[in-house]
Amino acid sequence: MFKPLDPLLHSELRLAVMSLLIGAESAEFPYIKEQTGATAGNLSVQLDKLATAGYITVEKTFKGKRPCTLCSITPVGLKAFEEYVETLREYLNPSQ
Amino acid sequence: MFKPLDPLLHSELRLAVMSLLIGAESAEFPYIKEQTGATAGNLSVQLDKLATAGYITVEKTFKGKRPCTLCSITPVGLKAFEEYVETLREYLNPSQ
DNA sequence: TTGTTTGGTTTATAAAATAAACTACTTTAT
DNA sequence: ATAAAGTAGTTTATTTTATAAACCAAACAA
Repeated sequence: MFKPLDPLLHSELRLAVMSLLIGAESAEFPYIKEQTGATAGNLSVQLDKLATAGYITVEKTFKGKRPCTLCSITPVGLKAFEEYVETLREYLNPSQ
Repeated sequence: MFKPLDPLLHSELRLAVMSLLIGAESAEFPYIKEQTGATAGNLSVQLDKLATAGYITVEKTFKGKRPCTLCSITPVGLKAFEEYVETLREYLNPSQ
């Protein structure tokens, strides 16, 4: 009856990150940190998990002399997100 | 930007339980167990958490000679569920 | 040149989910 | 009558996950 929810996405912070990245071409670490209100440590860990799963790419570049971590969603990540939303709907609309 | 998700509801099993209970007047432990595919131990723990929060009531009765644990959603639980769904929508529809 | 800020990572701790083991009682088979 | 098997759970232990604290390196500001 209840299909399992992708555990990688069923996490408040990771879901927020994915949500942000869907709306944007890419986003920098400090921006994601600010928008989600996460601590840097937590964000770093969760970005790693998303990247390891292939849901996002994490590109380490420089912005002038400063390091800059740029994140983008991948097609795989987008698909996973859409499937997660679809699955979740079964939980949220008990009528169907 | 992202409102926090009620941690009590942002759990696959507890959400499934709430989803079931919304669609029904009440439900017995074994039925919930079967529908969710949870182990009895896990279900017992999660029902306790929902009951402690006042989201459900757990009534211990008998069905003939056998014990029977009957669960129902409370108005508080229903409200919490609706708020959870509303909050979650912000994560799921990145456009808004 | 010595704080201070930025941009993170690593590691330790707390919380949550899950499973395994156990209790209590009932029904069925012998 | 009694042993075996099933039902209905609870308790406890283990694993996983989330989170925060501590740390590091480079750059900038005084």
